[in-house]
Order: sequence, then C-alpha cells, then structure tokens
Amino acid sequence: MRKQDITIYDVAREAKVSMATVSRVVNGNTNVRKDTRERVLKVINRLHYQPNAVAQGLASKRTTTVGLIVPDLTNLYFAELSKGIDDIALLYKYNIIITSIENRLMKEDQAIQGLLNKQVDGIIYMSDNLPEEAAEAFKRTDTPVVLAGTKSNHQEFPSVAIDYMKADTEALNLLYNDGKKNLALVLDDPDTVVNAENRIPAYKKFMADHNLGEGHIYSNIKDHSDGYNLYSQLRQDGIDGVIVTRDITAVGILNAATDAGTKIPEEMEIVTASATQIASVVRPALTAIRQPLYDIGAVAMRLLTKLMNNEEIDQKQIELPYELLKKQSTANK
Amino acid sequence: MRKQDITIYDVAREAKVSMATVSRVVNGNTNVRKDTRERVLKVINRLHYQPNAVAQGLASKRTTTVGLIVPDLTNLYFAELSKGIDDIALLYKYNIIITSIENRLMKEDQAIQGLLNKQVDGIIYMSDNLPEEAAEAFKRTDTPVVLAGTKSNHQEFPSVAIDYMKADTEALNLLYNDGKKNLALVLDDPDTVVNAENRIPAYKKFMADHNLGEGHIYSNIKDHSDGYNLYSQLRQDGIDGVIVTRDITAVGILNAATDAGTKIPEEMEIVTASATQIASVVRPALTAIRQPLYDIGAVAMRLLTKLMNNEEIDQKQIELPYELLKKQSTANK
DNA sequence: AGAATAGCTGTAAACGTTTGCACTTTTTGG
DNA sequence: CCAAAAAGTGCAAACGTTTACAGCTATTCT
Repeated sequence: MRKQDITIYDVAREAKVSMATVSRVVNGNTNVRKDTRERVLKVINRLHYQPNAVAQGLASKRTTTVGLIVPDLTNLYFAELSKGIDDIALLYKYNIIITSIENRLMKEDQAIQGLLNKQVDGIIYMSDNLPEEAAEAFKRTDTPVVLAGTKSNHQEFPSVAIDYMKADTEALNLLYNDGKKNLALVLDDPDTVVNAENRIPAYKKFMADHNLGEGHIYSNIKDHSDGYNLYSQLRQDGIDGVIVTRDITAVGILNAATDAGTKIPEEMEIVTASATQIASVVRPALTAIRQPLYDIGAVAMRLLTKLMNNEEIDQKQIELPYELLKKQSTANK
Repeated sequence: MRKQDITIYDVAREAKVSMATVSRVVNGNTNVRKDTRERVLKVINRLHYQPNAVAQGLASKRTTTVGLIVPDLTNLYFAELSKGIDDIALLYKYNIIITSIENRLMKEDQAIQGLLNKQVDGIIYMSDNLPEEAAEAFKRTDTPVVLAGTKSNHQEFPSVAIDYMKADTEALNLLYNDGKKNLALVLDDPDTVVNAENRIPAYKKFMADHNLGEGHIYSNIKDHSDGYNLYSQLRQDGIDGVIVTRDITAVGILNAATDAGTKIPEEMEIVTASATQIASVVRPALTAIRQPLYDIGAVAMRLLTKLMNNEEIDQKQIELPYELLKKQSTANK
C-alpha cells in the first residue's frame, strides 16, 4: 500500500526532532525556532509528507469538513446556492460533504445523523422544508447549523434568506398595476414554511386588501410538465396573472401558453418567485424575483464559519435584498 | 461538549462485554452469540450510540467516502452526472466530498491532494480535461479513479462516456441530409481531449469526406452570451448548420437568431452536443445528442465501487449509448 | 469419554495525529 | 551578571475505533 507511506514519525526522525515539533510546523504553531522550522519543512518537502486528515480529525476533534443537505442537485436553485457556499468554504479551507435527500431512501434525519457520524464541524441545510425530526436531530447536537435559502419556524436556527412575503407582495403589485385582476399563486409544495407562512399569507392578504376575492392557489406543481399541464386549468379559471415558485415550472406554463397562441404578457403575465439561469434564457424572458442565491450561500457559509469558531453572532436571521427583475413576461412599461 | 458523549466503551461497560464485541456487533460480524448480540443492540439503542466514522476511518483505513472533482456545480451537465453518482453512492453507503475546481484558487492537482489527505477511498473526476499534473497525481496514488463523462489520452484511467466521434458524425450527417452544407462547429474549449481528439477530427473528416471545404470552427464559446454574440459572425460566414458543445451556448445562438428574425430551422439548423434540461424547455426545442448523463454517473460510481473492493474489472473504458434526439431546431422530416 | 473442532469473547496493539505538561535553553531587564 | 520570563522542545497520553491473536467454552465425532 502506497496509501500512507510517510507519517509524521518519518519526518521527525529525518529532521531529528520529535513528532510534536513536526506537528507544530505543519500547523503553523509559532513556538518553533526558525532554523528547526526550516529543517523540518525541508524534510517534509523531500519526503512529500502529507498529513492524514483522518488522524488529525480524530486527535483534534475538528475535521474541517462541513455537511451540505440539499434536495436535488439538478435544481439550479440549489446549485447556485451551493456555489456560493463552496467558494467561501474553499476560502476558509473547509471540505464539503454533500448529501442529497431527494432520494426517498434518505430521510432528512438520517442524512443529518450520517453527517454527524462523519464528525462534520457544521451543517448547511438547504431544503425548502425542515421536518420536525430534522429539527429534533439538530437540537440534539452541538454542531452548528445554518439554513440557507429557506426558513423555519424554529427561530433558534440561524438562517439566510430574503423577505419572501415582501417580495411576493411586490410581485403581485406589479401584476395588479399592469391591470391584471385575476391573480393566481402556483406552488411547488404548499406545506413548506416558506410557502405556508410567507407566500400564501402574502397572497391572501393582497387579494383581500384589493378586494380581488378568494383567488386561486395551485399546489404541487413542481416541474416543466406540471406547469405545462396546468396551463389549460389556468385559462379555464380565467387567470391573467400568475406567480410561480419555481422558474422551470413557470417555463412550462409559458411554453403551454405560447403553444396555445396565448399572447404573453398581453393576455397573461407570469412572474417566477425564484430565478435561475433558466428564467433569463427562455423567450419571452421571465420577469422574476431575483434572489441573490450565490450571496445567500456565501453568507450562510460565512456565518457557519463564525459559529464553528464560537464567535459572537450579531444576528441569527439574516435577510438579503432581492430584486424584482422585469423582463418580457410582464408588460413593458 | 455533547459531540461524542457515548463511545464504544460506554456500550461495552453497560452490556458487560468488551469493546471488541461491541465493534463486532456494529459491523455485523457473525462471530457473536445471538443473545449477546441482542444485549449489545439493546444498549446501543438505549444510549443512542453512534460510531465515530473518523475513528473508524483511522482504524480500518477505509473512510467510505469518495471524492468528486467537478468544474462547475451550476452547469447542469455535471449536475446530472452527479445525480447518477450520488444515487449509486447512497446505495453502496458512500459519502461524497465534492470539490469544485472552477475557482482558480483550486487547481486540479491540489484538489486531488486534498481528497487524498482526507483519505477518500476513491475519486470520480468529471472535468472535461485532465491536465498533466492531475494525471501525475493520480498515478502516484493507489486510490482508484474513474473519469465520468470525459476522456483522457491516458488509457490507464477507467472512464465512462459515449462515443463522441460517432455521435458528432451522426449529428453532422443529420444537418447535411437536411440540405445544410455550410456547417460549423462551436466549441467551449478546443484543448480538451474530447474536443481535440474526438469532435474536431470528426468534424474535419466529415467536411473532407463530403467535399465541404475547410469549414468553420469557433472556439471558447462557453455561455449564453458568448453564443448570442457569436450569431452575427455565423451569419457573416454564411453558416446554415451548427453543432454546439454546450446547450446553454446553443440557446444563446438560438435566441440571437430569433431576435434577428432568422427562421430556425429553415435558415439555420442547430444541434447541441450535450443536452440538459435546458435544451428541451427552450423554444424552438433543441435537437440534441442526448448523452445518458445520469447513467454515465451511475455506471462510473458502480465501477468505482468495484475498484475500491479490488474486484476484477472486465473493461476499463466503458461506452454508453447516446441518442440523437430530433426536436424543433432541425428540419421536421 | 476424550479429542478435535468450531464458536465466542477479551486483551492489547495498532491507526496517525494533537496537545498539556514539564523541562531545557535563550532572551530580557535591572 | 543574575534572576525571571519567554521561547523552544520532547514525552506521553489522548482521540475512538478495528483487528490479530489467544484463550475459553460449547459442540461434534469416534
């Protein structure tokens, strides 16, 4: 096995010091005389010594590894969040163990337990929803956790997100001012905290405030074909303006509308509540609530580094600014 | 610290056995009497004992962790590959450490060294290109490596991919049979092995075989706006049929064409050489070489599990079938 | 019944680091 | 120049497992 030919012992022997000193050199401890440090470094280079991170992890109880829990890697929403996380993790020299939980073999709490067994120093949780068992699992551990791009009604968990209620209200207002009065809300999952506690209340309040009646909420519309198939229902219900949680779903509606000869935005306006790359490359391009996904990820990871170092946190719930990006799926005024 | 309140010792004491026996129970070793096994399991459940994977890794020299090297998480091509990898990894109980190398702070060989230091049991490499230093790094280690969705001229590395040359030729043939004679090749990076040794030769050979002249190869066209901006050049060069490596780039060309009033596919046909979700949701939908990305990832991971178990491999270079999926960006015949 | 064998369990040495403590050497200040 | 403080170093125990190896206890066979 070539796997670990040279250990800290070999270096110590060659450099005629103890392993403790080698360890100090490796870890940049200042209590080493300049010339011994250089001598040790020379040996390290000559032997191509590389510390065994597993042994370091066991001895120091820090693995410089963080866990990422994500529902679906191929959902660009999470991919863009992950990118922000990854960049900051690299900066702070953390590795990332990624656990995808879309696969129903892997429940949230199992995923969490798996990460804890691997002794990750922290966890970033990105699923839209935080089931009770997952919250329990987090509460049982000392390992810090940050929610990224989502919210929980557990106020104890630090999170980074946008003000979904405000954003949705602003989007509804845009539609309303464009003269659309038969507004609908299209949701992926009605039971996530973001939807149940933010988007739905925002929608209901808006409808009530403007005397627009009950309105229409469509649930469990999750991908392109769901959106495509929903379109005829929307027409039947006389919808002329719609907010859609996922942009890929919005594209489905858009394509169905185009195929049916419906004029967008004249006859129907579409706004997506989370924009990825996709929203901007389809035609007509989608008006969108642009969440700063990369930044949410980056800030979440930065926050986690602080928690892992037991630094003081000024605020646990961070809200980043969003933008309402007007494109071709709403009136050009 | 609650981090590790209970160890194998605690279980051993409570169950009145040695830690060795507890270890055997945890690892499903059969050499344990039924009633002691049950007694131990009961204690494990009562104390909520969870093995420390880091200690296990150090003692057993297996971490049940594999490393993934990927250029860009937000590129759906790699995301879809990753999904296949992830599913099989879950099945075989491996965790995944993901390392993104798009960030120029992280070179390939550093990424590899980082994974090796973490003592991963295997590595899947997904970048389009395998730089010489990376190949060297792989050769120095015993840790098995599999290339997924890419090729290398290092035949010693197992890989899973499609026959790019054949696929491209078939696509060119489609354009040719639709009557397009001024064919172009649009590449992300001309120096990757896949492009330099497969796509470009296939293109040149096709052009020569059909007396179509030198042809036009456009390089370093990597994203939507690159594609969009390239369009006028294509027109200027009289191109009427084009193969594009990335689908997001193809969409850029498509959108520019639509904006310019060019009829697709009548005046120009577009085929993308790698289809993700995006290719199918734009309008007109893109004709594409559909690589079985999920399967490539899954097969690569399966292959890696065999290598990690020192099982015999019947073939190192695996080629999976692709499909030429005709959509609206080529003639409907 | 006694020997051989198989099944079960415990002991203790790894695995490759980090780190508290004690000790020695050097530096500093009066 | 000496005492006190600071800097540098090594020793050895820890981190929480796995796993030879040995030993002990049933079981099987003749």
